[in-house]
Amino acid sequence: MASYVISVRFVGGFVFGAASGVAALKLYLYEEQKTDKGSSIHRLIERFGLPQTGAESRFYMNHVLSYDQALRTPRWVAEHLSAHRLLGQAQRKHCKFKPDPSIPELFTARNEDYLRSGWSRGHMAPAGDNKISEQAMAETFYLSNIVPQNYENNAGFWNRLEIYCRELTERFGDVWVISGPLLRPQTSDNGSKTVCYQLIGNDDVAVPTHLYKVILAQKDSSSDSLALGAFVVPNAPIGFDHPLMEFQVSLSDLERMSGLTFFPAVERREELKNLCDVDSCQLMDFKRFTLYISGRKVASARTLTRLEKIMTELKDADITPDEYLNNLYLEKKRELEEKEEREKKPEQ
DNA sequence: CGGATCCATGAG
DNA sequence: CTCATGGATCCG
Repeated sequence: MASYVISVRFVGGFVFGAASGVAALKLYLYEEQKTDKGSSIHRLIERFGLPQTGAESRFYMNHVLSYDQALRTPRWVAEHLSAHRLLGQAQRKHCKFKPDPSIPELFTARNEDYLRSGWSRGHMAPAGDNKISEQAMAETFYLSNIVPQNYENNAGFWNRLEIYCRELTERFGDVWVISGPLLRPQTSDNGSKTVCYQLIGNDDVAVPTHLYKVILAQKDSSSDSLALGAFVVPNAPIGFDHPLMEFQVSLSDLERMSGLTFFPAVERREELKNLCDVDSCQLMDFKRFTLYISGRKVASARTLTRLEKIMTELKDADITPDEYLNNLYLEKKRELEEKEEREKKPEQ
């Protein structure tokens, strides 16, 4: 039922995009056309239409994206974060990766392209930003929102960057994030540059060399002061010894790399503050991150043996649980003891 | 029997 | 949180 609403909205956007493209060309040709209404180029447009890129903006419940039909990945994915939007009970275990039904069959990526490819399916708009709605979260699992991502990067550095974006909502009323893939060139000894990237699966999904993220943050709606940070991260494992700021680039550098103009409605860009001047730009360190991950594992444990194993591994890593994790653990332990006791006596 | 799907397990 | 994988299960 909800997907019906979405598809109608999408079709509306598509029609609008195509119509505005034709309008722009007509405008461009206008001076010449004034004297020649029936010119051959005009007749060509009318009769056969112009090539379409499929790059128009696609709107989903909690994110917007532009798709690259040649690479089978998004070009950019935009989302809005705020504290209350991050609350909710939506669970990713109810979600499945699947082709985006709004992408033409010829240009879509499929799960088989990724499976056993050596690359993981990395969200651009993260599932964890959509706990407010099952439907919104489910839509982030469309492969239009996914790029082939190095596994360690996805679960590690990129994950921590996404968590940092969520933490920003504790200090900023509104946070806008745009994420996407990049195909960056390598420079050889003689100075020539070459772009090289892998294609995976029968659908030739392009594996990006890098991922970018642009973060725009506003303290509150009464102030017009904006802070922006742009980051370019290699699609490879990145350890805890690399701080986020190592990957910061200027907005114009990222725009030159990506061919995109971000936040075009923001005038007076020179007045944008550097996010890393007004905020820490510090990702979780190893200890805090491990505690956080353990908390998530404890919460999802299904058996007592699994639960104990999580805590043992934490001790073996020489990390002492904090109060939050201990309470989480004790609560889960009681829950599982009760559950396993119940299952022991199914006859009664 | 092949294929789709669900579920439990495990790793960073 | 971020994921993958293998086995059980179900179905045409």
